[in-house]
Amino acid sequence: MATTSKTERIAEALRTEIAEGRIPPGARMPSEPALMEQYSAARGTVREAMKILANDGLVISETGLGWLVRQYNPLTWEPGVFEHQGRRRDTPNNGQDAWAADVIAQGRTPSQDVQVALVPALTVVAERLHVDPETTVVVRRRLRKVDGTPWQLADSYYPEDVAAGTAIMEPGDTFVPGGLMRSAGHAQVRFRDEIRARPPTREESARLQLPPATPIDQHIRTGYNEAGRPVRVIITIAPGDRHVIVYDVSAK
Amino acid sequence: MATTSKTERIAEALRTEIAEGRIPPGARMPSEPALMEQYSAARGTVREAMKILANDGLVISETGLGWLVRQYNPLTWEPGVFEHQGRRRDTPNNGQDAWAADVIAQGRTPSQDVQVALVPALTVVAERLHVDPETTVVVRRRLRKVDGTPWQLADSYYPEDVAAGTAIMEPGDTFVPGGLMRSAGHAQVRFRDEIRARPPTREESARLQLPPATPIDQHIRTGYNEAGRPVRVIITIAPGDRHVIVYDVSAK
DNA sequence: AAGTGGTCTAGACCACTAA
DNA sequence: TAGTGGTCTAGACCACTTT
Repeated sequence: MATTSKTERIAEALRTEIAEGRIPPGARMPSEPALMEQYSAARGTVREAMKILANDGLVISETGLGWLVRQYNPLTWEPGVFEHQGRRRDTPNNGQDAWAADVIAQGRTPSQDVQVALVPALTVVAERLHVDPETTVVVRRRLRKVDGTPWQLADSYYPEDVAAGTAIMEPGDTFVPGGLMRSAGHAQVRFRDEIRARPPTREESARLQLPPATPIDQHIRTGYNEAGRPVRVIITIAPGDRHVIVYDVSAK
Repeated sequence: MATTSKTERIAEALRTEIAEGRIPPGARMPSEPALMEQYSAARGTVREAMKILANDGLVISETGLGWLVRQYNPLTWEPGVFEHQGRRRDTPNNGQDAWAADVIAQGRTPSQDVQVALVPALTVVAERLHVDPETTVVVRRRLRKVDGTPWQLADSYYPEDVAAGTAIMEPGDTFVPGGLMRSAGHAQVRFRDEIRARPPTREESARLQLPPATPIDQHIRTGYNEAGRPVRVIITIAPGDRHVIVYDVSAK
């Protein structure tokens, strides 16, 4: 027998209403007092049910307004190799990087804040760059926005000797034709990408202004030069409600 | 000023204890009555704080036992093209498919339940196979397990004419050297992979026995034959607490 | 001003796990 | 049997949004 608590029954009934489109995306759910009346339940029980739906990503609450049915409009993001050659297959890029060109091609407006810093390497970075933990590395932190709203975090980590004295160290939204790495004499010939879904940390949630219960994809790209040395690690935090990550793989 | 409700303050204090290792993975959190005493809070408030931690994937409750600090042991999953040629780079495969060989290489024991059915195409499948919605397609549903515990769902969809009369239609854990598709005369030369993080549906959560607040990666692979026709769509549900998806990308 | 959700308290009864 | 979390109730005060 399935566990059918009153909470579960209320959640299930509302889930059905949403799934069958009787309460369309963007619309308001019945108010809590209305649901208490309808299901003869205490307020805590009704709220419990709403929180289940919120955790399933179906609804979100706006204080003073009510519970709203969530809607999703993810953009595609194709982390192909072209991005790291400073160009892109189909679209010309006039002073933007590959990500920005990609967003423009989908009819949206990109922007990004860039900060550069010297920091001790975290374990996850140190392992991939083959340096000791706590070794000083250069990080370029980017907060990327689409139409003015936060979209993804992309932090690039470089060994100090790779970045020193190059355009990598310049803050702001630098664009270097041919690519930052190529201009620094460290063209990458191979990448290893690792992707994992997890809940966001508090900080990620705040910086990306995520609604509650929005999972993120952590995308880690390690780039290697001709000599097989790892010269860059990019950690991208891509919220699931605004990203579809795409790979085009050829068997040739 | 940050919103510092009592609930948030309790959650933050406990989060710190976990982060700094004072309560190690697998260990029990203080009991609810103990926390009520420590923070002079009602039980509801303490439970609210614990649910925040649970949604962040930090703790999980076991009835009658207490709240435990969660731990993660993800396996890597590399959806390379070799898998679809019925072979794999480094490992020999003696009667197993690429996924099973991959798991064995990581020192674990794979198994899978396979079911074959004829079903009307869902929108997501119909769009990618270039058929009308509701057209009948063949689906091979696989529940893959590692060491006996559910690991991922992998459902493969084929146009009826592609699958008819081939080994694809055989239920059970069929292994065909050279690959099911190749043997059916539909070798794939290109793949398009789409990845998106989202909360699991009720059904996915149940089939995979997921702890609460475990996000999943939905991995959709569309395979094309030499003529450019889509001949297979695989939808894989990969729980974030047990998967790292890996791509090896060459710039050559 | 009226209606919405956010937070907090106090108490009750239940099912499950352990000793 | 004692201790744990799971569920449910009833009531209170607050901040925020809309009319």
